[in-house]
Amino acid sequence: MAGRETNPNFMNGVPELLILRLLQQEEMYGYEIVQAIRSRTDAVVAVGEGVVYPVLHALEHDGALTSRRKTVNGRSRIYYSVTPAGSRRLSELSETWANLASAIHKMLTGGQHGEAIS
Amino acid sequence: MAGRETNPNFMNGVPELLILRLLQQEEMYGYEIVQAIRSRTDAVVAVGEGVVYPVLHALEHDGALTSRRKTVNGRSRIYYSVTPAGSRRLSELSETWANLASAIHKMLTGGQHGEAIS
DNA sequence: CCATGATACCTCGAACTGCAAGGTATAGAA
DNA sequence: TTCTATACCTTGCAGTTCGAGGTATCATGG
Repeated sequence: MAGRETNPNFMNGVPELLILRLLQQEEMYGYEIVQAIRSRTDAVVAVGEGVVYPVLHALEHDGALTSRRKTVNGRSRIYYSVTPAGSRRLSELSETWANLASAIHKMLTGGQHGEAIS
Repeated sequence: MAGRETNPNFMNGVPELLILRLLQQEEMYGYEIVQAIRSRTDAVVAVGEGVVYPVLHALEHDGALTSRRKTVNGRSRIYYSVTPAGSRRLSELSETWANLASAIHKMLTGGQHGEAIS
């Protein structure tokens, strides 16, 4: 929340959005997230570990996520969950994305200028 | 130009896409494009001149656009039109965008994991 | 006649994101 | 024991976009 409002770039934050969305449905760990995004989008979106881990850390630092260690099969994993603040963040990002996608879609499919819907 | 297939940032190229789309519908000049994008998207997307002019020059350099000077009301304008190559480029970018938007939409609205559509 | 604002072009440096590539470490299979 | 998969992490690079600035013309108003 306090964090950063530095960036008016309209296209960014998609990895963050997808990660929050996944974690809201289900507690997950970094390595798993990388594969989940790849598989659920049929590799249309493929964010690597170099993207996911920094995002997880930043989100946790901002209080949008909490983590807990868990050892499974002798493997140490860090599971992340969405906090209420993270849930709000997800809502904001979702809406921003929806607006953007809608605006672009209109431009790509719409007619000349302000179409008269008669 | 022909070579691609690297794994470039999956989110970029939207200004290029919108510019090509506008120009395919209608010959336009830079300053006009800036305002057209802003007004047709209700300012959801607002690319500045610092984005538009370099993109126009790059596209022309790549053979995707042609330009012609025209003086209107004593004002010199540079009108751009889409070439066949530019038209192909637009098709590619459109499809890429459609795939991306669709994949993200599924992730945002879909249920847990890969549900079988029986 | 000059100041201001809109039009119309342009470029540069900064900022940001996302990516590939590398590094560590454990577990299980070959 | 070596290789692959799992699981974590950081760093430097590359490519985009943004903001701020610069030039010049035209119309309007004081």
